[in-house]
Amino acid sequence: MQNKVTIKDIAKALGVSISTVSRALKDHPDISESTKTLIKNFAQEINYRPNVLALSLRQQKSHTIGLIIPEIVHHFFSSVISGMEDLSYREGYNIIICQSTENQFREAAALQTLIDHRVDGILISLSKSTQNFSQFKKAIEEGFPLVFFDRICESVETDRVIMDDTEGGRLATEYLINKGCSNILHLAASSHLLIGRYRRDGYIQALKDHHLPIKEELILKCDTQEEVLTLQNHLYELLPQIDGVFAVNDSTAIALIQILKKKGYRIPQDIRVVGFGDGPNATIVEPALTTIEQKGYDMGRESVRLLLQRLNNPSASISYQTRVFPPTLKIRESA
Amino acid sequence: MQNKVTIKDIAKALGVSISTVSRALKDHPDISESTKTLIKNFAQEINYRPNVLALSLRQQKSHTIGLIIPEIVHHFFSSVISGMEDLSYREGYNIIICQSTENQFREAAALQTLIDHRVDGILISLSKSTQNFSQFKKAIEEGFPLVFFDRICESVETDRVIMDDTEGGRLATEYLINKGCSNILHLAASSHLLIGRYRRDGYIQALKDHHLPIKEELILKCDTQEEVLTLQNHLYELLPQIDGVFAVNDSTAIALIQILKKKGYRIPQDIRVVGFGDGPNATIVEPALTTIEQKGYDMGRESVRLLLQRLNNPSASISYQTRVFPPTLKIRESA
DNA sequence: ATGAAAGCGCTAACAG
DNA sequence: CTGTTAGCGCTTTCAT
Repeated sequence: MQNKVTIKDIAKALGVSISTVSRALKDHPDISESTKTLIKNFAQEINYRPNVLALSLRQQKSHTIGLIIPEIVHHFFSSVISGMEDLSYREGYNIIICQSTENQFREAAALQTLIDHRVDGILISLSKSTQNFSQFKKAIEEGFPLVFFDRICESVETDRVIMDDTEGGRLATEYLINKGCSNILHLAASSHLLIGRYRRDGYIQALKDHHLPIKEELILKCDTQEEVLTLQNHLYELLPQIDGVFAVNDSTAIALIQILKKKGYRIPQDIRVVGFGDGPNATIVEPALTTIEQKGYDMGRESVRLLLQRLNNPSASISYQTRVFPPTLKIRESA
Repeated sequence: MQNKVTIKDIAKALGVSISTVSRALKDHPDISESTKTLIKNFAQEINYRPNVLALSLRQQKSHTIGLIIPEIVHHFFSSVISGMEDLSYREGYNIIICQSTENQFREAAALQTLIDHRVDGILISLSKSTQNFSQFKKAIEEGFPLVFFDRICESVETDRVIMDDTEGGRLATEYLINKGCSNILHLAASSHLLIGRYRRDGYIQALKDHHLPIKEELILKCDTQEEVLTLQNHLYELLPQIDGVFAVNDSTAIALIQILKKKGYRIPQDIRVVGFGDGPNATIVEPALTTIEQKGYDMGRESVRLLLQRLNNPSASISYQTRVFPPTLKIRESA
């Protein structure tokens, strides 16, 4: 941190009081035009910039938003950040980003760090491993507004921004059924991850709606590219009885497509595959992936919007809101 | 920001002075063990947390690093952030991220914001449009340590973390030549972007080394997926005389591969394609992309390391360093 | 071993 | 219209 010029320096140089400088710089009506211009010009000249730290301390408001995110290196999450950044930047807020790297302890440490920094509010998407939510409740009680997005937590009452994951799962699965599939494998996320549970619920609901049997052995916990490779042999055993796959995310779907092709399966003729996310990879894989679109950028913006709404009306106790983004199916060639 | 408990509250509650509390909490030797434990226990009980803002103001050190990055939604850049975040987190620094979105004005505003926040140092990768660098020089003069990474600026003397882009371009092109290509198209970035110029220089050098003619019409400014589509017709005209392509980045290479395939060209038999970056898409496209590996995570870590080295030795005037990461060619199927 | 007081840079209530 | 003063939460010098 640097020894930059302060209002004290300006006051001394111009032979006025510190408060006059402070007021002049913020166009306080009490100050005469002449002194105002004098001070402003001088400030500009010597390149004066207020110390945000001092301001924050004084005003008990840091104009900073904390963000806790599982992994930046995921198209969805980086789109979310992009949306958050764009809006908060415009509204004069900065974002401090912490990655949990899907680790609950690091997530808890990040929360503490953000609180220590007296951020004005916190945006969070839970790590896969988080099972204890007391620290979030405590943060809210202490007066830190929280907004959960995507990977939310039902037991914490607060603002939320989510997709309709159940409907997404249902849509994807129903599409497969309408295409004639009746033995549909679901590559699922861990069921304590809410988005994982909901997408699976949607899958089950679609099967039920169409009077198809629900087979537990066709629901496989497998939600990363790496896991597809690990479970490769098990997958190969299952494949002969399968005519469709709904994968909980694009990268899993794509990894599966790759091993399917290696085994000589034709997609979509032999097996249809639907993903979830619609990242940039979806149009690169062959056949191009049919998948559920997930609007990361918009969800990011909306999360900030909800938070700012609360920050800008600290008194008004707005009731907690949940914004639900409807899923849309992007039909391409894989299903 | 919240009305959290302060050392003043602790002092009042325990009937000691503020300074005693302050000292006890940081294990000052002057304080007796008994008062120390008393104070520490109480602080823990009421969940005391120091106000980082006050600390920063007092110590003239914010323990915060500023980052200016063109676009978060790029695999390379998000890997870089990941590496930065991991290391700085461990060292007790937080990162404030600002996107320039490839816009020089927004970049300048971001720099100002970070300076206003009295970050301890700044990490930056230039936007494509930046042509004026005076603000960076000014920041350094004002005492803000800067580290440029990837998209650096030669006219600003400071620490740098880069790849050997010239060598990368040379390697890629030479590989094509060794595979028998003699009419190699280069999809290039704007030449005022240093990485663009260097990669092109490498391309030219390889041609020279192998006594091949350099044809200006085979160097095409085209560095995004969108631009490939825009230039589609022009590309189609060029293709008949082409047997190899070196693209300045993966996404351009992949977009090209897609339109090549649409036109019936076989890759690599008819045209060989090499990219630059080795992002996750490189193994998804078919044929899998031969490309230059770019170690984003490591470059991010190294940038923070250089910066911390300077922050931790404020007196020692270490001479500016440039870390150069050697490129490696990932050979796959496209060339 | 502990406390009083000044000050980091700024704002705002109170005086004049 | 301008100045004086207190204080945001904390550290640290100087007393005691």
